[in-house]
This record gives sequence, C-alpha cells and structure tokens, in this order.
Amino acid sequence: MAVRGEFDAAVQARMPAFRDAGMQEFDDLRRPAVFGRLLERYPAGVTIPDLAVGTARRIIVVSGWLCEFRMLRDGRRQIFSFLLPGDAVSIRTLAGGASRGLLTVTHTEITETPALGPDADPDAIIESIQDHEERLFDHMVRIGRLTAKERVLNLLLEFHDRLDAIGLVKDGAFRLPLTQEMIADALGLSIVHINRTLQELRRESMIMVRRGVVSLHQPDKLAFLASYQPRRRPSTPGEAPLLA
Amino acid sequence: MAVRGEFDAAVQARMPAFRDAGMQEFDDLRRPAVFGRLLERYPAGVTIPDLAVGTARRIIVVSGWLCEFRMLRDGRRQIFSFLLPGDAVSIRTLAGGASRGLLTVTHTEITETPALGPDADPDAIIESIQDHEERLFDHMVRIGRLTAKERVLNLLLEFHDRLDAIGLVKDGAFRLPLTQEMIADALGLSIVHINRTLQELRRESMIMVRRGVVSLHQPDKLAFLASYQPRRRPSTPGEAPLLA
DNA sequence: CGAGACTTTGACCGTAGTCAATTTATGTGG
DNA sequence: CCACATAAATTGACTACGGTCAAAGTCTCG
Repeated sequence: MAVRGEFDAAVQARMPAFRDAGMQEFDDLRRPAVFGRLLERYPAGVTIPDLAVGTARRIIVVSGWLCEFRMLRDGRRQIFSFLLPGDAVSIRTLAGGASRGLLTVTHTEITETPALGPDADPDAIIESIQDHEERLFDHMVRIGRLTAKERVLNLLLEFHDRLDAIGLVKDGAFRLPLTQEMIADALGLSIVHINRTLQELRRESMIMVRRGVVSLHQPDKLAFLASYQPRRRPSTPGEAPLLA
Repeated sequence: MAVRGEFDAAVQARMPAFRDAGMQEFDDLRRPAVFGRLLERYPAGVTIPDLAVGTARRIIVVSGWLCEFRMLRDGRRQIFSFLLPGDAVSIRTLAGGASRGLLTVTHTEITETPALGPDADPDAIIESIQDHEERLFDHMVRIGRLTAKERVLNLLLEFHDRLDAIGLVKDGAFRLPLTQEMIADALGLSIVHINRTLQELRRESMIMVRRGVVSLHQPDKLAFLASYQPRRRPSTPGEAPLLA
C-alpha cells in the first residue's frame, strides 16, 4: 500500500520515538488507527478546520502534502511553507484574525500529537519546530533576495532533500504535486513567469519535468547557482533511514 | 535617564511578570544589574556573538534596536526581523552553518533569560515567541506579495504599532534608526528604490520623515492601502501600559 | 465527449534594478 | 569651530526582470 510505505519512511525518519512502536493495520474507516492514534483524512484542496479562538493543536503529516498560506483581501495569496509526510505544525487561531490557513495540496492524512504527555517525544517535537522555522528563513531569503530562476531551483532543491530524507526520491526523481500557481504563490512570482522560468530551466537541462515528476541534474552545481544551503544532515549512523 | 524609561515601558508592557519586581539602579559598569540580571551592552553595528554549536540562548532586548539577518556569499543580505525593546529571541548555532545573525542597529542592551527555571514566565515567553513568529509571516507577505510602496508603508505601520505598545510613540511620531539600506535589505528591494519610494510617500504626504523621526498621516487609511493587519491588541484593561 | 482546470504562448507594459555621479549629513581631529 | 573623511541620501539615465492581458492549447475526469 503506497500510503503505508510513505508513512513508514516519513514518520520513522523524523520521529525516532516511533520506530519501535507497533504498527496496526489500516482499514478503510475515515480514521484508521495507526500507532494507536487517530488518523484524519482529507481530500486535496480543502482547508484544515481551525479550532476555537485561542486554542492550539499540533499536527503531524502522515501522508500527502499541505501548505501554509495567507490570503489578502484582494485575492493575492502568499504560501509560507509546504508540509510533507513526517512534518509537524501547530495551528492556532489568534484573536487578531486570519493568520495562516492550512490547505491540503493532495489527499492527506494527518494525526494529532499532544505537545506534552506520555506520547510526546520532546526532542523530536523541538527538532521539528526548529526545522520548520529554519525553512521559513530559507524561504524568506528566496522571495526577498533571489532571482526567479534561483527561487525555483532553490525550492526544488529543498524538496529534493526533504523528500530524499523520507525515502521519496527514486533515481534522483521525485513527484511534485504542485500546480504552477502554487509555486508562484509560494515564490512571490506570477504564474506566467513561473511557467517561463521552468521552461528555461528545462531548456538549459538543469531540471527535467515529466508528468509531475521532477529530477535535478547535477544538484551540487544547481545548489551553487541557486545559493542553496542544505540544512542539517546529521548523518549520525543510527539516524540513517531504516527503510530506504 | 532615557534608557531607564525605555526599559520600564518596554519590558513591563511585554513581561507582565516583571511588573512588580524591584528595579535596581543602573551604574556605568558594562553589565549593570537590573532585576537582578546582568545586562550586556553593545555599540551599534556589531554582531551578537554566538555560542558553541548546538547550544542556544534566549535573549531579551532591554534597549535599542537589533535585526536578524542572513548573508549570501555574493553579499546579498536578507533582514528577517527587527527586534525592539521588550522583544525576545532565541539564538542558536546550527551544525549546518550560518542560519541567522543578530546585528545591533543602535547601541543596545540585552539580558539573557532562562527558558526554564524560577525566573521564567512561561506565558510571557510563549507569547513573545508567537508574536515573533507572527511577524515573520507578516514579513513574508510583505516581500512576497506587496508592491514597494505597500511594503514600506506596511513595515512603518508595524513599527508604529510595536513602538506605540511600549510607549515610544509621541504625538504620532517615532524615531526610526534604520538606514535606507537596512530597509531595503528587509523589504527585498534596492536601496535606490527605497529612496524613491520614501520620497513618493512624502510627496503624497502619507508619511513625514525629519531627521530620523517618522510620523504617519491617517494610519487607518494607510493600513488599508498597505494591506496592513494590526496584530492582537488585547486591550485587556489590566494590560494597558503602566507608564504611558 | 465535454467541462473545467492547468499550462503555454505572444505582445506589451511597468516596476524595480543598475551604474555612476552628486549632494547632504555625521563625525572626528586639530 | 573649522577642515576633512566617511557614511548616507539623492539624482539621472538607462536596462531588464517580471507582470498583465488575452487567447490558444492540453490534460483529466466524469
């Protein structure tokens, strides 16, 4: 089952505490139990519901992609980050009004994790918060200081590394379930310009895109061109992917 | 003493737990004791030293302005946020290399706060972390989706509100100790364009700038023009500024 | 097969960048 | 208090990156 493998690789790579936990079988209920937790499933293109103002919940992505975004009155949208299997976010609703929305990009499964309590792994949670924050800074550099071509490359390189870390890169290629509009809204560019930039990158054979599958040629060279700084790759022997 | 007044307003407004703590006298040592804490003083234009890789410290700004930034190899700089009196940040050094630097914009006094322990006020710390995060998202919208004029206005409006909250706005005017280069590096624009944008805003009498002092005409109208969303203003009676 | 979403193309425009020089603070030592 | 050095702000001329508008082509999926 595809979902199952994705889940294994992703959550186990990011959440060491889960490694030895027993896995239970999926069934086709809306909220199958995994690791004794409840799964919530959402189709693509829906907003994850908030809670009452003032409350907060912490979520782990089990499978699928999501994005954090904000919408302006006039329809402009800024996407802050993309969430991949194994990532965690806390969503909370501020009194001040709309801060961030959480939108499913693909069919998605999430599970809730208590920030505290017997189930919590403080180290894993802190690490995932820091990763997320780090990526926000990376993204700010992209939209603030990189050219269009650099932005696209840099983002693709981040996806490559993050997906690689959870075993979703095969033969240097990965599935990218984003529309060009989403890429544009993330990178602060227009959809037309994203289209032309992608074409140019293909023409210069820096990247290959076929039916939503992307592969990067000579990632090291591209990383240099796009000022891409790979994030911590602890390469601790014990941390190597289990199911790669 | 100017610094003293600034400190009172800023820290007391943000750190309710400090309100009734006794204040000790400043002296002219490098690290005068305030609230039984040590103060570190830095001149303008210096980088706050990091610690060893892997460690972290949490800092409160007592007086002065700082900024968080990252530098690219080729000299491009992105400023992520500005820190004002009463703000807190945690700085840590990642194994991966340069993530953020912390640079003093003016003469600055900071004090360290334990994240945990008898001195810590968890609520105040969590609130300041959330404020900071919220501002990062606001800033991402600025550089990703606003025009130059909107970016400048929006940032000035944020400064207005934040400085107002700590009693540093007098008669609608506040001191802005930033060079146009810093504004440019924060907003993802060139210094020349910032200059021209400021001139245009002055010409349209939306803002007034004289010797580093800024005042905004009709903030509400400007907020609308610049898609500025004021952040939580709890306006809880007990939370009103004490020394305003 | 048709509807709608997504991608691609062309023509044109305009915001913002670059380069280089000048003017105006800001400061510092004499 | 002035002279000079330096940083910061300003200006002009020109460029180019990226946006907008509108139409046509593709792909998906029921």
